[in-house]
Amino acid sequence: MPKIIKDVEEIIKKCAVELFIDYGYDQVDMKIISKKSGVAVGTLYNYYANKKSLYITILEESWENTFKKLDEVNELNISSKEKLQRFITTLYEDIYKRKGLGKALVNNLAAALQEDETMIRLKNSLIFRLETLVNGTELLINCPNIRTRLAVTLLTSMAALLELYPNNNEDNIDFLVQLISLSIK
Amino acid sequence: MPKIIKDVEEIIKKCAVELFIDYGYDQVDMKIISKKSGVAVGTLYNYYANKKSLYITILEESWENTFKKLDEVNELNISSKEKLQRFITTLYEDIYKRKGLGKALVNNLAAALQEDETMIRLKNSLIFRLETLVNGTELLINCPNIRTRLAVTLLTSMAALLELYPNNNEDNIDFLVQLISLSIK
Amino acid sequence: MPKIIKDVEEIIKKCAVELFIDYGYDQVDMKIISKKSGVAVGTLYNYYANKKSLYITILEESWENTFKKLDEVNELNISSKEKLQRFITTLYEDIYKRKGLGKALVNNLAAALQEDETMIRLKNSLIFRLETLVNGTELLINCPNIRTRLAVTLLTSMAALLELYPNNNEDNIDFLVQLISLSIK
Amino acid sequence: MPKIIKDVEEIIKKCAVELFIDYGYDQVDMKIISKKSGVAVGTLYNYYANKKSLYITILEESWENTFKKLDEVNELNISSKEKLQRFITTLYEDIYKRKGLGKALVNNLAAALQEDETMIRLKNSLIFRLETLVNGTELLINCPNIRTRLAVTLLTSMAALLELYPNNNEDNIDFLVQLISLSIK
DNA sequence: TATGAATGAGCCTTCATTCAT
DNA sequence: AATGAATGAAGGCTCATTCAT
Repeated sequence: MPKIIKDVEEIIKKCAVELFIDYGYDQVDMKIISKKSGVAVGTLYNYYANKKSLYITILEESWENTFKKLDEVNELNISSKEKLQRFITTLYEDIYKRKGLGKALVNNLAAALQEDETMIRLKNSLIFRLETLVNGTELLINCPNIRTRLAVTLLTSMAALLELYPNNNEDNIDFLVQLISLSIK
Repeated sequence: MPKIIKDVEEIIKKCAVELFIDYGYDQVDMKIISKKSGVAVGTLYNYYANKKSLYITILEESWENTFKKLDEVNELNISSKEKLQRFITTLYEDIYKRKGLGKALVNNLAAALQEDETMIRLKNSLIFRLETLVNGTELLINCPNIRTRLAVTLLTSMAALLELYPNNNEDNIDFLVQLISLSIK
Repeated sequence: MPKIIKDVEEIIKKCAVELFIDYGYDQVDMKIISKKSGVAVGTLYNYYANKKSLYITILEESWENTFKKLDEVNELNISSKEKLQRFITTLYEDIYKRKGLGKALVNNLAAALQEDETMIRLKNSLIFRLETLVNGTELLINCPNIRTRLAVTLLTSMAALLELYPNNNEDNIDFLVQLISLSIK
Repeated sequence: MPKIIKDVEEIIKKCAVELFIDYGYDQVDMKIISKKSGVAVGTLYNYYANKKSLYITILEESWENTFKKLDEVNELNISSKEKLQRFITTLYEDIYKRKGLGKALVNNLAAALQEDETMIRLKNSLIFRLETLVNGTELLINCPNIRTRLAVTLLTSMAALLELYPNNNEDNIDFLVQLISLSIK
């Protein structure tokens, strides 16, 4: 029998995020989301056309939020060195919080999500922001599309370090900053 | 009717590798492997406890093979600069050939395989070899476990570039060599 | 917020009829009826116990309307030959207009509706009127319940021809008139 | 745990036929077929791609069988009057046995099956045979496609009478034979 | 030892119906 | 009286694994 739930959509998202973060797209089924959120399965489909759409929505919101933060950092009137530091820290922390959800974008985890338009757009959007980080600088690596390559390196490396040394955030960030710095004159 | 098959195990592996390379763990089912190999589904289970085990075995052999090549490069009596070049090229080419199978180790693709002991051991083994690459050198990045971190960066970056610019192998390799070189005094 | 709707029942029926005509019982769901009519789903249930009941009501009214027309034709003071022609034309046109709704009665389309009392009553009512068409005539077929059998033949044949040659209404009617005429002395 | 079943396909078909005959396409689900046949759901899908395919196969076999009988009658060296009698009787009896399955073809019952290629082919095939019944005769009804129209009339009328007077097979057949006879010079 | 049919839990999704507001 | 979000049973289909032959 129907009960009135406040902020269902928020509850669904909150629970689904946690599950997707912990277990990844494939391991999470709609029934578990329903159970965890206390919302009937059918209700999930009142808010999202299907499982994929729910996931993508969550992923999108999550990253758009990060993008906003990154853009704010980018517009700060600080030295480029400090900007680098802040930028990487901001990105790192958000990916850290999002675990699987963060990795899903950086690597291409679930087959069902590959080639999804929003995924691709998000990824490009992220790389674009990472590129701006080294825009206007002179680079010491000589190679076509060097800024994109550097951006991708930063990104994937970050995701990997996060997994490798999940308790050494500071060292991880430090490493990344130095790595990028080395390639800038 | 049972037929006697020579080198069943080899046949299974050969076919399964190709399938896993092309489609990834989740997209390949035991029936397809059976069909492609001409070996009955039940027979697959005579040689491998389950799908995961089959996959892991393949992954292992595939990487052990790469390890051997890398070790050979490592023992060559050449300049460290050239060694770096050869090492990265060798690794790159093997990951390139193995597509999904290569990425599976670098990133943690299939959820079902995460936390698998062999996966972890393999990954560590790979990182270990990458570490040797910069062993004996003085590094310009100051950070604990710097060699491991660099190794991981090289590895994940390689996998990402392979996907981003699948037709620019030379540029990709070039970039990676320069990137690592920059961090060495 | 509740809104006061005039003639809610009429609106519901009007919209539901159109939908049932176009898509048939199974293909129409309560949500679509709600959307098309601008009446909330819950409100539908204030007027009709369930989907089936809504459908049956519509079917009933629709056919009662046809019955009235047929009765009018029947009471006309015209030659029995012309009456036959008018009768068949009237029935044909109404079934034609109602598409799925018409066929639903003639054949037993939706499984959910079979053995429904009203359906059966309506069908009998329809057959009864068709029987009157040949009442008072002498028939050339010798068989028990011949008038009922002839009525049923006329009816189902009509529905079938309507589907087989949807653009040859005249020919269809012509055929049916001749068919029945042949069995009358 | 798998058990060895003999003639699974036959068992499946036999059970499915009975269910489809009694309850129709929509009312029968794969689980019920599984239960009735003692065959696991998954096994059903080893033999038929999906529910529709199972149904169509059954329908097809069932009707092809009838077609064979009808063709045999057609080739008999008997008077056309007797042929008519035998033909109608044969068809009637087969539809009688098949109840819902027979009607499914004559009328277009399940929405999911409409526009199915095999269904259409079968129906045309049936009508074609019915047309041959009056081929070579001179007809008293003047109308385009008269033979097809007559065939359809015979068919639908038969299905309807079968339902109306399920216990008066002889009378039903008698009626149909007379009906068709009347339209032949 | 090889076979492959049989298994059935599990997944996504639909939709008639209910009821708190 | 009107609302429409919430409900959850039900249905089609998949696929790793088992085991009688």
